[in-house]
Formats: sequence, structure tokens, C-alpha cells
Amino acid sequence: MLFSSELIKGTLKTIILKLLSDNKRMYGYEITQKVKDLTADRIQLTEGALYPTLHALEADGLLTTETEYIGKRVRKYYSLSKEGKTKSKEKLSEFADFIDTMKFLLDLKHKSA
Amino acid sequence: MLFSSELIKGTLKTIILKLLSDNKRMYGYEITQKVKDLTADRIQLTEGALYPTLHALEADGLLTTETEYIGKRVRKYYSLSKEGKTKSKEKLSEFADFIDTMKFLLDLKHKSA
DNA sequence: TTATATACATAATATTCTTATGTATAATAA
DNA sequence: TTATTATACATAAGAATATTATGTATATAA
Repeated sequence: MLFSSELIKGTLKTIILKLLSDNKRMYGYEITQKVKDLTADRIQLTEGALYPTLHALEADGLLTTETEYIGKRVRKYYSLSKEGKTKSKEKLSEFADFIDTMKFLLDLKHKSA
Repeated sequence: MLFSSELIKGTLKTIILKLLSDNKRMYGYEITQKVKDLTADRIQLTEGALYPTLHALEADGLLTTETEYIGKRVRKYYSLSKEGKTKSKEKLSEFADFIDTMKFLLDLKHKSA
């Protein structure tokens, strides 16, 4: 069972920043596989969403890149910049707060007066 | 502190369906106020997002409406249809699952090999 | 009497996603 | 050996959904 993509919207940057804060450096394809593995195939990042987002994070100065060749195949490694590390913490803390807020909003009974 | 709108994206339908499953009937403005109250002003639904979404849910057969006049001012009450009730449960259960998945994905350390 | 709150709606724009397409190498299965 | 799948990048067209701005109108509070 795959999550409806609707739900995942808006979480991509947070996911990327978190994985990079744990792993020092990762390349795009690796990120898609890691997320697939860790979520038992329930979140599958598409390339059309991932790559433009990586580029945007880099353009914002949050990520730095190193290109390497594995045989003849190119691989582009991303790492958090100093600002990226700060941003990663902010995003994670905001997301944790958001989850708490949503849990409260959605779990409890709030009958109107 | 307001949540970045990015995070809230994709949760609007779930929020609406949940509030209506607790409250039998609500009107648009009331929904915005309820969400504002319950989240201590951290989630503020905008009219430009809310009304089109209500219309879409109605067009999908998930909501029914009754229009009433309070003095001379119109008020449009929304209620869950039978399919809406089913959908509401589905959405909430999916969201709960999603939260668990995201918690796992974001809380733990997953260093690559 | 002026600003704010209530109450709806929609249009232009922006953002961000899906889907499709393109290129190319490496590994595995038929 | 050849076709398929996996690896690995990228971008463009289109869809979905949000923001921001605008419009209309009544009711209430400063």
C-alpha cells in the first residue's frame, strides 16, 4: 500500500535534509532507495520531484555537491552546508511540532457548542 | 509561530473530513475558526484554499450542503454524506499511518553502509 | 462612522507534484 | 548474446493545490 501522494506533499525537503544530516553525503538515486527501504515501499520518491528539489536546495545554499565517476557513470553526491545543517534541525523540529498539532487536531473529539 | 504552509499542503481535505465527522455540520468560516482555535493560531486556513476544496468535496459526493440565513447573511452548512463518512475514516487511518511512517523515517539514525 | 469580524466566492499567479521523455552505463536473465 | 532491469542523471508538459488579491455584502465594536 502506497500513501496517497497528496499526504507526502510538502515533506520532501524535510526528508532530504534529515537523510543528509544522518549520512554526511548521499546521491539522488541513493535517497530514493533509502526512503523506499525505510518505509517498506510506502513512500516512493519520483525523479521528477527529487532532482528539481535537490537543485533548489543547492541553489538556496543548503547543499553542496561533489561529482564522482563510478566507472563511466556519473554520480552527484550532496552534503549539507553549514546553513543546511541549521535548516535541517529547524525543519525537523517544525515537523515534530506539526505532527503533534495534527495529532491533537485529528485524534480528539471537538464537538462544537 | 505559524507552520510553513509547505507542511500543511495536502492535509486540508483530511482536516475538513475529520472536523465534519465530529460535528455533524459546519460552515466554511466556522471551520477556519475551529482550526485556528484548536491549533493556537498555528494553522490558519485561507479562504482561497478552503472554499474550492469544499466545493470539490461536494462535487465528489462526499459532502452535502444546506444553506441558511442568519439575519440577511447567508451561511452554507456542510455535512458528510454516507460516502463522506467512509472516506473520512479512510483518510484518518491513512494519516495516522503516514505519521508513524514519517516518525520512523525522521526520528531514527539510518547511517548508510 | 470607521474599522473589524462574519461569510461567501472566484481569478491570477505560484508552487510543487506526476507523468513522460531523454540520455547513457552496468548487470542480470532469457 | 541479447533483451530486460537496474543504476543515474536531467528536464519539460501538464495537473493539482495552494497563496494572494479582489469582489460582494451584512453585522458589530471602537
